[in-house]
Amino acid sequence: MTAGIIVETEAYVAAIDPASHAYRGRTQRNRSMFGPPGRVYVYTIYGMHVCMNVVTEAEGTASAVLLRALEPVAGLDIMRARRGVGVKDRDLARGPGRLCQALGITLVDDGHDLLSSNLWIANPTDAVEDRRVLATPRIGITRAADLPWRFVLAGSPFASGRRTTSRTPSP
DNA sequence: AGGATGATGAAG
DNA sequence: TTCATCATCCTA
Repeated sequence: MTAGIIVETEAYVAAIDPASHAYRGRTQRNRSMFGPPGRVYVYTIYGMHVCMNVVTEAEGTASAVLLRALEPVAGLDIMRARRGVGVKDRDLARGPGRLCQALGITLVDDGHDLLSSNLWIANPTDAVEDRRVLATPRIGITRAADLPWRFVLAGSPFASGRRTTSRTPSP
């Protein structure tokens, strides 16, 4: 069993978001995003990695949250077996592709229900104060690159991208 | 039927 | 910074 604390996510809202895979409508790949909420949307990226999303809106409305990084909590030995011996704790699930590899997520998991499968998201044991969550632009996209829809636990060494410690004051 | 493009990662 | 690597989607 593997587990971790989600420390970095990105939101994709098809209706108003050109960066969403579902912006141009339903396709074979993105069909999970149009399904009921609480399921996962898993897809292949760059021909070699997979990324995992949580579907968030009602059936028919495509919207999802990409899980980008975890702070590993349990099963680190299993994660390392999947990711490679010698991989540092910090690198086990830092990045969406690595996260899936560490958890053993594959395309087979696409569409799985988080409420009735062996893959789920637990209630937080400790609430995170809003002030500790930073909103930044999303990573690796070209369209709608300015929207601050990446959410990261401030200062977490387990988050990908540039290390952020504080809110950037708006100009 | 074919070409361009990625919600990345690893190595140098 | 470069490149590996290919499913998916768009255009024709």
